[in-house]
Amino acid sequence: MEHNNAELQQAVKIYKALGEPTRLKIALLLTEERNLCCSDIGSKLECVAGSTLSHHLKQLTDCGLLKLRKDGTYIYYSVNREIAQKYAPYLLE
Amino acid sequence: MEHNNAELQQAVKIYKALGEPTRLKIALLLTEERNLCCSDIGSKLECVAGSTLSHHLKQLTDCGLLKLRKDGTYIYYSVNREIAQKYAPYLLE
DNA sequence: GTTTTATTTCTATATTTGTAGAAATATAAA
DNA sequence: TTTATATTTCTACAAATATAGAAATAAAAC
Repeated sequence: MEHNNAELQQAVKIYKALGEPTRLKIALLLTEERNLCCSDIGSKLECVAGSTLSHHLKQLTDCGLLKLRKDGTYIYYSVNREIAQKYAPYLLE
Repeated sequence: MEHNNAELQQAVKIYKALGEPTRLKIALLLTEERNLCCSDIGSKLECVAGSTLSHHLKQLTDCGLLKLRKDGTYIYYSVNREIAQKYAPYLLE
């Protein structure tokens, strides 16, 4: 148990982010396919408003699970595989 | 992506269970030390009512993350290490 | 410059959730 | 049988959260 408080808080954030069906699907989608932008994801997961998607992506990014790359108006998301490996290798299966 | 719907639902349950500070602490505690009962856990994590603890333990058990063994009035909990390994090896670090 | 496209922020709302006290259940001890 | 201990269920409530529409921001295309 070398789990200090900061690490523990990050772990909570990560698991909270993954503990919601839409966000878990987003994470799985981005594990299979890198560099999808918000609207790409929106068209793959039907019935999710853009504002909702933005909210979810923020949460997944803030906890460190997703990396992003900006290109003009677009923001391309990918899974941070090191983080996924450590906290949720299930994503990578 | 061989993640069928049932497995995905279990994953959501597991991550939801771990995405809360008290429950994550319980899970970490039970990874270090096996066979603790509800009241043992209660005395290690101060300021948690028995009813609250029961609620958390149910959630951690229902998703498959904890195993239990009944002995009289006591119920001893341990982490299911296979499940932890697959979904959240961070617990085992 | 105007329009289109991509994303975020604001606002509001319905639902879920963490919490604990009280009562209930169950087993053990006296 | 009475008493004590361990845990759960019931009930209630405040706080957190998922959701989406509307407005705002930003960059690209025309």
